[in-house]
Amino acid sequence: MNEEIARKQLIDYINQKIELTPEEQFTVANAYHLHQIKKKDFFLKEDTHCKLQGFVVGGTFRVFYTDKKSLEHVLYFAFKDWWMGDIASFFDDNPTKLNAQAMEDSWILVIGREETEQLFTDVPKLERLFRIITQRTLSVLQKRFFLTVSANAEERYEELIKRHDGIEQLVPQHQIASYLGILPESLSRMKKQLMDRRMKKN
Amino acid sequence: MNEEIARKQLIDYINQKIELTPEEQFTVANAYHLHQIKKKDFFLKEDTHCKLQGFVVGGTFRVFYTDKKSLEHVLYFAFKDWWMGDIASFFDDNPTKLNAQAMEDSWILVIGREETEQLFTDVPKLERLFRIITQRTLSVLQKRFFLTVSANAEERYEELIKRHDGIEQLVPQHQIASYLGILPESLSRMKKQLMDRRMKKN
DNA sequence: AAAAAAACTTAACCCACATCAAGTAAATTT
DNA sequence: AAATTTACTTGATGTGGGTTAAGTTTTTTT
Repeated sequence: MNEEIARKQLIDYINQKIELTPEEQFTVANAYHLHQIKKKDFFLKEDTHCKLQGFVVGGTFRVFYTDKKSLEHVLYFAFKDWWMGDIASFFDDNPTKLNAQAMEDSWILVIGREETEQLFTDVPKLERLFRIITQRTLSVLQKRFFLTVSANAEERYEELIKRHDGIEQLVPQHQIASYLGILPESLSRMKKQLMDRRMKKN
Repeated sequence: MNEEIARKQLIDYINQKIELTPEEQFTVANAYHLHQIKKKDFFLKEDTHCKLQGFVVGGTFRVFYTDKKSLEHVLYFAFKDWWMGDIASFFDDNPTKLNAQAMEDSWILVIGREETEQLFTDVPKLERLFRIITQRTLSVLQKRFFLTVSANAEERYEELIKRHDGIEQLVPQHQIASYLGILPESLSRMKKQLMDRRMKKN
């Protein structure tokens, strides 16, 4: 992976959403810099001021929050072509409460807060793109919130599998439990029950 | 309440966030139309295609979702100077799953989907404003999600009271329960326990 | 390849909140 | 102001998933 290829990937992604002139493409591409994040290293670390936003070029991240009892809660997994970052901390001025840890050696295109503001000034069309991306994200989180409040763990598990088939091959089970908002023990028990029920039916 | 005063209120709100020329202010103001929503009537109704976004000029709304078991879950309460609407349904093309019901006679400035797109074209600065508003909303929802996943009902209740003191005078208790993600019976019992504990201490 | 660490499983017990049921109180409607 | 509806309370009982405490299996490190 090199920076040039990574930037091309970003521009390809953006071209799917809005039209940019070649000059604008150039400006955007050069605002981002490629970072490699080794397995288990962090892109975001809670209580720091790292005001970065990232576009995942390759690899996998888990984005999570640590509560008062030191339990981790996965907000989402980020794969290729996903955006990552803590908006709250990025645009306001408080340290982040989010962690983003690489689950394998990964590459991301990174941009800082100041450069983002400059980029929005240079290429105003991006305001629109990021408005739409944020609205999508908000809409997805709203759905997730309602599912968490109105469905039990089993229903949430089946929804996850349905929506993201193959995730069990990509992500260890205890982190799926964390995403679902239950303990690993509970997910293990639940899967056994599901198996047992399927056995009896056949 | 009349349309002129309502529009002035909207422009005052927008002027706090970004700078608009008098012409732009005029364009924005005239894109919105004043609606009165009588107590118990709906601004958004689930399974309809009403692609409206609203700015609450006066009154109170509860924005909620109905689950498979016909239980209602309050997403938020909207007061004066709040935005309301279902982004997912507004920008994509599916019927909304949200309801927004007036809790007293209320007034909102309303704009449709097409007019919004036109407005963004006429006044591109608004892209930025709405990007920022959406980011704020996302950040608030993220916090709420983590609280729901990591704190018990009592902690969530105390957080709500702390963050929105006086809400118990504005909103009936069973709807606060719905916001907290518990049943009215549970909230009633919880408040009794809190009282009892306070009595013992003194 | 051995040792250590991390991931997963299973089981017994527990608790926060749901469910069900029956009331009282307050607000709306007539 | 009486009737009706809606909101709130209280109690008995149930349960999904948490807690604790063992295991076993897999992966990573040395």
